[in-house]
Amino acid sequence: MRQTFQRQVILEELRGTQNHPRAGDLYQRVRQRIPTVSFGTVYRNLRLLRDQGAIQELTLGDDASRWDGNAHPHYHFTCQRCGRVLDLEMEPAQAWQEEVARRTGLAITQHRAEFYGVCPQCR
Amino acid sequence: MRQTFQRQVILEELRGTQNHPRAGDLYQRVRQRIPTVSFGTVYRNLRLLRDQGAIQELTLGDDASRWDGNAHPHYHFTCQRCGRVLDLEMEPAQAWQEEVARRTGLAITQHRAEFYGVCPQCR
DNA sequence: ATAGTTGCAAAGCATTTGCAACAGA
DNA sequence: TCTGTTGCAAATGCTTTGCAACTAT
Repeated sequence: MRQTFQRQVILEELRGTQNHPRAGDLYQRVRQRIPTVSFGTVYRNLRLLRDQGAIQELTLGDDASRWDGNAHPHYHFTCQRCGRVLDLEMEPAQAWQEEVARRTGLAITQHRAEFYGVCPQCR
Repeated sequence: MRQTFQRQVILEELRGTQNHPRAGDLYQRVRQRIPTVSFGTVYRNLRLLRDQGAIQELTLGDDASRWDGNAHPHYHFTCQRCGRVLDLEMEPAQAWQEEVARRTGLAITQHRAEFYGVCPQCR
């Protein structure tokens, strides 16, 4: 994967926010630094970086995907009031996954969990 | 909510399959019984039934949403080989949710979990 | 030099919507 | 009757893609 200025800026902007932005949000941010950047470039690079395992894509049932600069597996919390998405500071429950595998008899290699409620700012 | 033939057939077809179909799949099925049914009607009814709590929508990161005629909260398993989605026969881990809430300090009211691996048919 | 990347615009797709005709209650 | 619903087609909105001009290596 060639190192381009656009790619570098996209990754920096994604890593520099906690907001789990959508591709469109990120496009706006990147455009402040590279006014001629295109949607295509943003989308292509997000997909590439995701496929490389450098970032992760969140599909939370909204319209559009959200993106997370932290590739380390972790859970998320979505505020049902403001829509904010927070990272949970805890390791994924590996033991629980194994228990579920045992109880269902399925060959489970990974899992995802999302939590919902009202965030501290909205309470 | 008025009871219409279209609505009834859509619900029956969804409840009559274990395949967690996409809206388009369901449209095809319904069309075999009501040849003049439209996409709009299928989409509108799926949304309505979901909002009423009669069915649930699954957003598993694919392109399109999948639909589940079983509104009772339950986990899902996605086969990474064939894409099949299976219902897990176990109650959601309420105790675990409470533990996560305690550990993160967040007001969590519900959670979702999805498991991934290779299904029995593909192994 | 040359294969990967960009910007642009057009295309793709799933989903939504405006509207007039229709049909449950 | 009268408001909710349908079929149709057009419109949305996010995401992808073809292509010629670049550019990192």
